[in-house]
Amino acid sequence: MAEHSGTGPGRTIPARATLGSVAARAGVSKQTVSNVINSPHMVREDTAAKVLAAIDELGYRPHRAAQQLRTRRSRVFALRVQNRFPDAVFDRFLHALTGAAGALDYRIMLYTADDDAGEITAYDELLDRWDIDGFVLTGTHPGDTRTAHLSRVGVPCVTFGRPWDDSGHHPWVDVDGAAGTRAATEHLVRQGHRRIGFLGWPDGSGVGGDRLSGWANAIRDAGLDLLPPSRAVNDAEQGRSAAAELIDRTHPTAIVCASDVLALGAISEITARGMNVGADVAVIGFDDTDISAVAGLSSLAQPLVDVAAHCARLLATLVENPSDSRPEQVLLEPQLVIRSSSAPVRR
Amino acid sequence: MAEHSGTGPGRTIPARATLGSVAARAGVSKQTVSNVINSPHMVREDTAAKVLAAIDELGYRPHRAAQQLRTRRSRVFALRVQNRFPDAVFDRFLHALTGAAGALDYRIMLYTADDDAGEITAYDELLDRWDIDGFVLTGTHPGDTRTAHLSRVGVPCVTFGRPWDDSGHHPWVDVDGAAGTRAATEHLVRQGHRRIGFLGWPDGSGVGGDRLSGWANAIRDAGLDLLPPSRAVNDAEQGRSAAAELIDRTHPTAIVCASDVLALGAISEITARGMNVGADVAVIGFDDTDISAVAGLSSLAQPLVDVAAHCARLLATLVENPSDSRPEQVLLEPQLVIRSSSAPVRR
DNA sequence: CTGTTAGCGCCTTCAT
DNA sequence: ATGAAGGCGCTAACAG
Repeated sequence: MAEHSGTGPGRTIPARATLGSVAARAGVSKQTVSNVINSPHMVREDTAAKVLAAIDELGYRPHRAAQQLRTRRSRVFALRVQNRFPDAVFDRFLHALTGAAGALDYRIMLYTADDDAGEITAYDELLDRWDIDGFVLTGTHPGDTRTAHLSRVGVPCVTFGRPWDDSGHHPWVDVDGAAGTRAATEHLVRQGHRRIGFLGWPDGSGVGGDRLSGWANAIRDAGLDLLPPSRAVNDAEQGRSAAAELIDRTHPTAIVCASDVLALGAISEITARGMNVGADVAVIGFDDTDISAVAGLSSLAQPLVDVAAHCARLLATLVENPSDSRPEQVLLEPQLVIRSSSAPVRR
Repeated sequence: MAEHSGTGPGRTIPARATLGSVAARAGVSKQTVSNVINSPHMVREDTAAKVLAAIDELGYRPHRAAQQLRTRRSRVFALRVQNRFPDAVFDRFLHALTGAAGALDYRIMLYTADDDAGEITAYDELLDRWDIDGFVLTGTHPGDTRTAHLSRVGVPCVTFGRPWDDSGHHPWVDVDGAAGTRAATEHLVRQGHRRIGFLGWPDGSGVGGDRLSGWANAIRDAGLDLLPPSRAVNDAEQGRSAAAELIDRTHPTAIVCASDVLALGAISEITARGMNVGADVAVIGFDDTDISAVAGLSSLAQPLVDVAAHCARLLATLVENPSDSRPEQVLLEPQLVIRSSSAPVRR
């Protein structure tokens, strides 16, 4: 633990470099060093060079806590972790977000909450004690009060997910589920399918309605029969029952599903009936999770790296330009990944 | 943004409470307030009561950056996010860890790195600028240099995963993979199986060898034939080929797998041969991921909540008692979750 | 363009 | 048991 900066034997472990030590080394004042870092335009070139050299030699890095104490900015974004993120894409998003934020020199701090109310309580502590600069919110849903609360206290936030009721004006990034199911449906039409069903979630989830609508509109545009969809909660067993019901009722040759889990339920049912997935009944899932790779399931991949990059960028912009124009909103298209479950219709 | 603490109309929004404002309110000095919080034993009861009342009325919370600037402690643990955590249990671990750390008043901050070298570079910045109190490391592997580095700089760390070569003495928490595959094997033996194969990963992963050994020892203890195992990288297609090879070569009635993904590959192969999973060939996976729930796959659930709680506890202990006795090491048993893929042997 | 002064909120040291 | 002074490292405001 002992540090020494002298010229004793062995390697010299530099004591912590501070603004002051850099200033002394460069023969200028602390303020000038600070200016070189924070307002480089207002310092003469030769002075800057001297200072930068000193910074380099000493391996100086500004101390966050000191900066934060002075500026009330932490360069930290907070993100809630849930035990089960909708669509099981959380870990990939998290990785991308940490990277994207890091590229802008922000860090991600995590918190947990049991529900929206608990989350709002958490904000207070996070803001009061940690000076969190902004929040990345996921899992937006109808009746969501979180963004309204944050906007009331004047704290920047961005949501991964559209606001499903027009609660205020904050920037958001989302994946266009409708475009995804439309692409899936059009792909199936091109494969020769004419009876294309939809296996979705119960009403009221926003995301579910979005994904359903893309299928429905594509069916209408193609002039096909709009087979009444079947619905189940996001569980393979429930999905299997719902698929059974859908098949009995509408005899589809292809099924577009709201999620990979539901799709796997459909696959189980199709297989159990002695039919061939792909050849007899095509299936397309959503989210391109491990499940789809493993099951040969065609699916829609969310562009999570881009989502994360936009989230970080929008939030950083908001933090750094508090009175920026109107909030930007980004809608990205998922990409159809074709596997064996969506073969051409059997002739 | 404007705050006022007067008694004007409307709700009073308290300006930020500080040690000073609490002291004024309670009619004591700042130092006494600090003592009430940090050294309650050395302050008279009535004084403490007064101060606590003031803290409560003002909603005072110590400001982390100020504490940190003074104490060089951040109350933050850092954790690396990888895009693919081994065994796809990362998000559940993360949630549990955030909660467990929060209960001890620590927060989790994330960082990324491309490899071990990049991670070690990241340490420097994290320590220098953020005063990170400790690191939770995952994905330990043979030849891991990270813990040695941290121990050299004297920074507390705990690993989720054993050190696979005896690199130093740090606390760790791990799940006993051998106990898991042993439990799976013994369960199959009780079901009447006599030819129980193993589908594992290629050599050299530590975790893979651990899981294999539990199966092998259980087989020996039961006096059964030790069918030479088959191996594949953690991919369903590879797993399927390896399962085919295993079945052709050893004709097992049950297969213990190193992961759910491999198990799903085995299931595909069994199904494709027109055999029944469970009745003809039983299969047991590892990790109890979404895949197993969806596929009716018996599997071994890792006690991630306990793992996380121990990680947080060990790290906090290390931070708060720098010269504690020898590092504690915790090995937890996974729990066998029985589903339809491990039915009794067909008579 | 550069230097000086002051203070963010807290805790450590010393005095009372 | 309580209070006063000082400083952690940095930057805002002003002076030169």
